[in-house]
Amino acid sequence: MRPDDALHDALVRTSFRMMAVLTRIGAGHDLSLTQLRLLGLLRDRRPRMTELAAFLGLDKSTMSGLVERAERRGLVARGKSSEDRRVVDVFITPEGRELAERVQEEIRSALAPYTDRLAPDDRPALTRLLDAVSGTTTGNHGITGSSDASP
Amino acid sequence: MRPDDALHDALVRTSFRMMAVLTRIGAGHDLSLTQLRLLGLLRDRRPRMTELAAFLGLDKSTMSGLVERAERRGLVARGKSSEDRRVVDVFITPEGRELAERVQEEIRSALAPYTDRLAPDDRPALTRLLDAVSGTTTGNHGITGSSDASP
DNA sequence: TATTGTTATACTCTATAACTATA
DNA sequence: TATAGTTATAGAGTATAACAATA
Repeated sequence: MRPDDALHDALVRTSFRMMAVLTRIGAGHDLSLTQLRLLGLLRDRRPRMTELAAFLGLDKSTMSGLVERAERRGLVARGKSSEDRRVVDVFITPEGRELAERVQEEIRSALAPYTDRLAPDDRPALTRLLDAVSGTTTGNHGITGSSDASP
Repeated sequence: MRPDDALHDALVRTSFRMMAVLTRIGAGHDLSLTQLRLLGLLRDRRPRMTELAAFLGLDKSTMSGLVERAERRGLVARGKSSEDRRVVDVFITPEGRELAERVQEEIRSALAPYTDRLAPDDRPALTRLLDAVSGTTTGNHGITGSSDASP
């Protein structure tokens, strides 16, 4: 056992707990974790397919299917670039944005019972420590919008 | 914006980061996140199918497939209960245990770069806060073994 | 030639419904 | 009747390989 093993285990355990919450809430709107992140990502960006795939750590062919299914539901749409005619960019629709905001609210509410276990003084402390671990420097793009960039 | 929104966002962002690490390491051994958790769970238990499904928050039919594929790889095995002949219990094989331990080590190593960003004094503090949030009371069963039980 | 994106294919993960065997 | 587990089916998510269009 190395000295930080307990910390690593706590991080993994907490993360699985968080994913269970997100999975449950997403399922309530027929959204997988990946679709949840896709919507979060698009709230403040209009990336091309290749950029999206890189953000999410997925193959471009996987992105085609993901965007296809989201587009079929009217949550996102595809646009053709003006300059490079090979490029397709993706943006969120008003319906998609509405859903993304509703889901973000639900997630925050669902997490409250967990964070309520902390003493009020501990909450900003935990925020600071988590930001140190997972990095605010990469940029925070909403509750489901963080990228996978490595440290 | 409620006061704890920043904390909730940090929890979600960090969790996605952790899942990306686990997904990458699992993929290196042809293990999905779910198979990773299954192996972790079985390190110190020999549950029946229904218990496993409850632990993982999955349908029993999903468990059948999951265990089937893990069994085909020689990582787990099924046993028939002595008392109730309907019951099937699942246990990890020596090969499965070896793999689970190797993966756990890899995960801890992969997380070190993240936790190394913290001042040494902050590390036990973060452990304590995460334990408060996600609960040690439910029991910790290894790095991929925590259950989905709600607060 | 290289890049962007889609399509074809195959496999895992997942749930629902129907089924078998046991209680 | 009720419970434990499997199977059949269907759909989403994923990657690899082959492809078309554009650069």
